[in-house]
Amino acid sequence: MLSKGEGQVAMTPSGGLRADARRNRARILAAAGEVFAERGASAATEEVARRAGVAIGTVFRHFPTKDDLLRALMKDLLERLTEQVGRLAADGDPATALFDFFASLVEQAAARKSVVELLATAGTDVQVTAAVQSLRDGIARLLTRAQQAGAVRADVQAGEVMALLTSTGQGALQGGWDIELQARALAVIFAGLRAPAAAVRPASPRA
Amino acid sequence: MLSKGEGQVAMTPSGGLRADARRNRARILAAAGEVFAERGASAATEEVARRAGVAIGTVFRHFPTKDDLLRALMKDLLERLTEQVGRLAADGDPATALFDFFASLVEQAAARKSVVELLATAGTDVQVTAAVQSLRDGIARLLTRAQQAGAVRADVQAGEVMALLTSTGQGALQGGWDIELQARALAVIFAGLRAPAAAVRPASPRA
Amino acid sequence: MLSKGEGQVAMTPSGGLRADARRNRARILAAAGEVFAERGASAATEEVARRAGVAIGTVFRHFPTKDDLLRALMKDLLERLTEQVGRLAADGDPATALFDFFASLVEQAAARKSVVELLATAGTDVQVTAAVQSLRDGIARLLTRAQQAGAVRADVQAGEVMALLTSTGQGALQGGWDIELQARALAVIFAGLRAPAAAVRPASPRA
Amino acid sequence: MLSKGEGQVAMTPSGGLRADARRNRARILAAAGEVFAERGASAATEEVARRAGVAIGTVFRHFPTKDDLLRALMKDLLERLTEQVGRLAADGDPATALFDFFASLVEQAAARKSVVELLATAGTDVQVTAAVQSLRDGIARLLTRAQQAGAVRADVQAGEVMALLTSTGQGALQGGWDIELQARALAVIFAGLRAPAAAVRPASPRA
DNA sequence: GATGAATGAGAGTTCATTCAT
DNA sequence: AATGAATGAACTCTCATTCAT
Repeated sequence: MLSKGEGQVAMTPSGGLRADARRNRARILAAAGEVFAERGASAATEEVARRAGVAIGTVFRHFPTKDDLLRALMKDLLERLTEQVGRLAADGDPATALFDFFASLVEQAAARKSVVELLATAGTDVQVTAAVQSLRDGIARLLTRAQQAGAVRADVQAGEVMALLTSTGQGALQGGWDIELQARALAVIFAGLRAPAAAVRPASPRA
Repeated sequence: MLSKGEGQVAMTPSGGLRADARRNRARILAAAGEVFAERGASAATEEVARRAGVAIGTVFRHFPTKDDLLRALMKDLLERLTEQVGRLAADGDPATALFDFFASLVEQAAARKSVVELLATAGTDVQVTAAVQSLRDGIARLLTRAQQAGAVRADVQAGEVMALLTSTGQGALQGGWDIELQARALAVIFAGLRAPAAAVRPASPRA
Repeated sequence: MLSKGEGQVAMTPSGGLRADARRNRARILAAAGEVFAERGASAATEEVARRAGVAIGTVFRHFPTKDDLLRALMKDLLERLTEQVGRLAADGDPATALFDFFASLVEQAAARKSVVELLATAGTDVQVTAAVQSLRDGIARLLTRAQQAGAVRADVQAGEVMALLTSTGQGALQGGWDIELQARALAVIFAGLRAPAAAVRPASPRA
Repeated sequence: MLSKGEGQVAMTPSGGLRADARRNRARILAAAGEVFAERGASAATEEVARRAGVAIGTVFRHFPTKDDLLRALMKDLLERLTEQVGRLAADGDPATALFDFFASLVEQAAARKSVVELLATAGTDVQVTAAVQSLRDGIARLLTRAQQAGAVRADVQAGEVMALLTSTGQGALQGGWDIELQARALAVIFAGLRAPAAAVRPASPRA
């Protein structure tokens, strides 16, 4: 899944397209979102076409490869998340914005099946990498503000926040966490972000 | 992957089998471990056969379904982990055993590709469910002891420990965490387990 | 390729067309010539459109079927060849004109990929059949004159000249004959045309 | 068609295969011969499977790629031709063997559709190249003997004999030559091989 | 019991052709 | 008339599973 960087996106995602083409592109992305959410990334492209109400050829005209479709979906998702992060950085309470975002992502993941399955495969494609970077930047900003507000301890870095974010999302998704489990797991992580640096040994290679 | 509960394992895993049959079963499991670790659960069963040095028919005689093979692999893994937990509960330092185990799992996950991909899909099959339960029990024991030693705060439950365990493992795996990132992410979680209960709102449904 | 006779050419090739339409028709034919020459008759029609600088719909408006396009191309080619034959019949040296034409065709074939691939599929379409007939007539004239000049022996007929012409062209094309091989192969055929009728058995059905 | 050299033939064509596998392989090759003969190389592989009375998967197990099937077919054909040449070189009349073989090939080509379509695409694959070389060697031997018998003039080389052979075969095939046309065309070529070297200009680049 | 060839449903992808804009 | 998006049949290839040897 999500191999190489070939296949280039052949068209401006929302640029000079005919009205119907743009409509179809959106429909396909929406359908793909649903389908891959329900059935995982291995769902058939034909199902996406059916759900979008177009013929299979149309899907392939817009996304020459299944990979391209997956990539576009991921880019879309990342952009939406980045936007959300941006809003929180502007309006949100510095002390809670990071936690709110974290919680919201886990919640989404528990509902949709591929959100994080996709997030986890970043680094494949230029456009996607850029989108991931944007998200990471936004999160870094949330983090800094939370640290300035004293809500997160100073030595936490954006890297581990991202890492915990994606893995918790992934876990919520595949484990089918109920809302209470979500809350409890997040409580641990939030406490960990907030607590004064505990002197914990890193992974001890034996055990 | 790992669907339904059909296909029940058809033979006593180690019961009345001819010597060569038992040897083949072990070989296949080992090969499957490697192959699925390298290529993920979508790897071809034929590759497993090749790696095990048997014909494809032999694989299917032992595991009537690919799902059965995957389940058996999972059961195997869970048993090994449970054993490890048992040893830690007996010999380990109450204050650190839980952390050690957590760290060790994340580490394994970063190396092998399906360990947690499998763990995350628990709940499918009677035998597997039982194995999961054993592991959960072991972890609960580690947890209790850590709490008694004052290393983990009192209101943490085994559920979220398991949840964080699998999701962090999964994340380490798919995200390709380097050793430093592993350490930093674990530090957050460990701090969270140890810290006095922070007053954190659970997932706020909007955001 | 070049099936049936359906799809009849729907428009007067150069009749009452708007200026831009006529220009497009010419462009498309030129592009088709290049594309099919490079990639063979199985090249995609869309590539022809791209090369011609028009949209795919325009190609199909001018040539309702890919076959029609191929046929039109063939007719064009045959007309050009017929013209060439006509010039040779008027101005050329009776003793060498036939050989010159033969050589020139083989040469062209070695360079362009579909010239003879097309020639060889004659007989499909009224208009094309007519064009083939014209060419055959021209060649017959060259032949007669060569025979009168004593350069070709008397019992050779136009049929086998055409046949050798197309097959040698085809061969030169697909075999990638270099210029020396072309010369040697032609030398054999030319000698055969010129030689006094050898008493050769026709194809003996066994071997 | 017939691209690259990948796809390697994965199994000894007639070596250590199970009886049924060997039988199927032969059946598939035979069916492929017929199908491609009738419909050309662009015929569907599924039709080959149907004609051979096996499932499509079986075809792909024996020939992992359509190209592999085509290549195998070609190798087969070349081997049969080489054998025929060998027999003629041993038993045949030196003065007529070359002509007989030439005639026999043209005749076969007129009947089967892909014989020469394939021959013409030689040079693609190691195994095939070797087979072509064998055929060329056999023909060279026929040629030498014919020259020694005084039936072919001395300066003719094997290269142009092969070239004329394939192109005439191709032509007979695609042109649908009737038996009389075959005889007449061959008569020209045979006379050309036999005649004292005529002083013919090679292809004159204008005309 | 082991072997490995056969099966056949399905997946991704291409492309001639149609038709709304 | 031109455009170019949509269509959908067809094609090659994969792989879990069955079954004759």
